[in-house]
Formats: sequence, structure tokens, C-alpha cells
Amino acid sequence: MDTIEKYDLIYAVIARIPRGSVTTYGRIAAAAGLPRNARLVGRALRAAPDGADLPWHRVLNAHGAISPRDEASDERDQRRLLEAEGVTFRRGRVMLSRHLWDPDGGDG
DNA sequence: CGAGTGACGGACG
DNA sequence: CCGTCCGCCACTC
Repeated sequence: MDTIEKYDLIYAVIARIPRGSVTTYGRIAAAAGLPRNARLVGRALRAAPDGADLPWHRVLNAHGAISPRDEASDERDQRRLLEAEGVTFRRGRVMLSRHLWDPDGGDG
């Protein structure tokens, strides 16, 4: 299994995240058949081209928060995009009980 | 090839 | 709820 293939698997899962929902790095990794590779999901997003049509903003960490990045503007951007889809934040975190989408839930 | 790093996550105190 | 410590693995130096 090449790294590129793993990235493609990860992208495929992210592409299925429904509008108005979010999921986590860990769940994406598991759904891609790569359990315990949450870091790889972040790395895949980092490597994803800008014009990749991926809903990258629907990916959060296990706490339902936006993971810190090099540029704080990206974090604000992500929150804006989510709020535009109706995703609500509570003390810097998304209410996962309300917006979480489980890739393995089959609810695609 | 070895050491450090990071869009992460779970266990522990 | 918070800080700390490991496990994880591709990538960088």
C-alpha cells in the first residue's frame, strides 16, 4: 500500500461528508481502513491541492475543535464555512452530538 | 540511516 | 477540565 493510495482512500471518505455535518480525523482514518492513523489524515489534507473540491472544513479533531495550523486565518475560514452550513459552535467546539457524521455509520 | 516533527488520539494523574 | 506521556507513521533535516 503506497502512501498515495492511502491519501486517495482518505480523500474518498472526506468527499462523502454531508453538508452541515462534520467528522473527525480518527473516524476518517478508520473508515479508510487505516485505524490509528489520524495523523495521516491531517497530512493528506496538508498535501491536498487547493482546487481539490474537498470539504476539508468538515474535518475536526476528536474534541470537535478546529486543529491549530500555521495560519490562524485558515482556522477562522474553516469556522466561517461551517457556520455558513448551519454548524454551530459552543465554546470553540462544535456540538458533535448534533453535527457528527460517522463514515462507518453507512448513512452516506 | 537516525532524530525530530506534526490538520491526531487515547490513557493517566 | 488540564497537562503529560506514549503510540502512530510519512516527511524533513
